[in-house]
Amino acid sequence: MIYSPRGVEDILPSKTPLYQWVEKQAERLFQLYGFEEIRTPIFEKTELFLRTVGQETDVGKQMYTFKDKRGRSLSLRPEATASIARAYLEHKLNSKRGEWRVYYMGPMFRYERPQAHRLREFRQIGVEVIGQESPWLDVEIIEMAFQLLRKLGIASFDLHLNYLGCQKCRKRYVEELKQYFSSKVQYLCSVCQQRYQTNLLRILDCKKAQCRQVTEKAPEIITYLCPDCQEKFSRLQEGLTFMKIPFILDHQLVRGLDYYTRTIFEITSTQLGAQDAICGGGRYDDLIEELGGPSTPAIGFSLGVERLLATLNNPDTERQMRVRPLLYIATVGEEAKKVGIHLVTLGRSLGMRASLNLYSKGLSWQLKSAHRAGASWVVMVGEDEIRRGEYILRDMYSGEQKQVTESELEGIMRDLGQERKVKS
RNA sequence: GUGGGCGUAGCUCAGUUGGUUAGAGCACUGGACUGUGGCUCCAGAUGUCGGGGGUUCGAAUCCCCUCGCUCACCCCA
Repeated sequence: MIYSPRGVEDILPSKTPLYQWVEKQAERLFQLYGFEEIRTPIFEKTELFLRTVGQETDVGKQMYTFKDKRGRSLSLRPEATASIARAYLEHKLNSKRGEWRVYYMGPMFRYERPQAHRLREFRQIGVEVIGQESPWLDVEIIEMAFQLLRKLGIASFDLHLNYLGCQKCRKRYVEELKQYFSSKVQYLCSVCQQRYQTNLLRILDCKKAQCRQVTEKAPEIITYLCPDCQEKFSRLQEGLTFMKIPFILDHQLVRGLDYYTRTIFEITSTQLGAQDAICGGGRYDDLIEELGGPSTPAIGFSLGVERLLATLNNPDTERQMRVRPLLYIATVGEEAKKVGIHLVTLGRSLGMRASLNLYSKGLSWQLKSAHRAGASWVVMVGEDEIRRGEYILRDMYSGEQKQVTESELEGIMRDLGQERKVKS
C-alpha cells in the first residue's frame, strides 16, 4: 500500500464543493474590482525565487528544489508574486497604459513540518496590482480583502498593519537599528545573532523573551520615514479610517519575504490557534526593478484557502453546492440494462442529471442506492415493463408512482431539464 | 530543525494490578418485506491490536528500536 507523501492531502468529492464555492466567491468579487485571472507555472527557475523571496528568508529555505534532466535547478513555487512579476516583465506589459490587475488561485509548496492548518501543499487565492503607487490603492485592496472575508461569512479577524518605508528611509533605519543592536548582540538568541548579520529586520518579530526585551526599546521605523513615505502612510491610515476598516498598528510586524516595502499587512483569524494568518500582503515597489525592469510600484495579497475553510464554523456543503435533481434508472435483467442505457442517455440529452444502475441487484437494493445518491425520481425497468412498453416512474419524496410510456417519460424529462435551466 | 501526545474493525473510540475466544456505536451484508428506499426489529461478517525485537508460562497491556499521524516551537497562507 502506497500512501500520499507527508504534508499533502486529497480533497475528496465531499470537500471539493467548498473549495469551488470559495473560489467562485473570490472570482466574482475580484471581477467587480477589475481583476482578470492569470495562471503561471507551478515551478520556476530556482533563481527567480532566490532573487525575489530572498535566500535567507524561511520561505527561501523551505523550497522544494530539484534538478531537471539537464541539471537546471527548478523549484515548486512557494508563492505566486515572483512568477507574476516575472510574467509582467517577460510579456512586456508596461504600466504606461495603467495598472495591471490580476488574480490567481492554485497550489503553493513549502517544505515545513506539517501541523494544524499548515501543509506542504496548500492553496492560495491572491491578487496583484502592478503599476500604481497611490496609497488609496492600498485602501482599495485591503477593503477588497475585507469584502471577501465578509462574503465568505468569516466573522472575527484582525488586520495587522505596518509600514516599512522605501529604500531610502529603510536604509537610514537599518543603520540606526544596527547601531542600536551592536551593543546588545550578546543578549539576543542564537538565531537572532545570525540575523544580525543576514536579516536585521527579522529580529524585530522574534518571539523569544530575551529578544523581546531588546527589541522593545529598539527604534521604530515610523520615526525614520522620509517625507514621501510619511505622507503615504498617513493617507493610508486616513483612508482605512474613512472606509471604517479597523486596523491594529503593529510595529513588530515584518513579513517573511524580502521584497516587501512600505505597506505590509496580515489578517489573522481569532479562532484558529497557532497558524492563524489567513491573509498576508503588502507593497513591493522595488521588485520589478530588481528583476531588471523599470521602476514600477506594486501591491498584492494572498489568502490561504485551507485556513479560510478552517474558520468556517459550519461548512454546509449541501447548501453551498446546489446540485441538479437526479433521475435514477433501476433495472432488472440484462435486457432492461439495454433499455436503461438508452433512457439515461435520452435524459441527459434533455438536460437531466441521470444515472443508470448496472449492478445485478434486487429492486430493494437499487432503491436504497437511489435514496443514498439523493435521487428525486426513479424509473424502474424490468421484463414486464419492456413487454408492456410502459415504465414505472417513482417520485422519491412522496413515494407516488405511475406508469409512463417512453414518449411521456421524454416529455417529463424535458420539463424537468428545462425547469432547472430557468432556475439556474 | 526542536519538543509533547497518539497509533485497537471502513469511521469514532472502549479495553490497568499482563490471563482463555479483543469489544461498543455508526457504517456494511442478509432477513422480517421472495419486483419497491427512508423508520423499526432480528441475525451476521469484519481485525497482521502500526511494524520489528525483547521480558514472560502467557503481551493490545511492560521495555527498546522503528515507521506513521498529530499538536506545539520556529515561521507563515
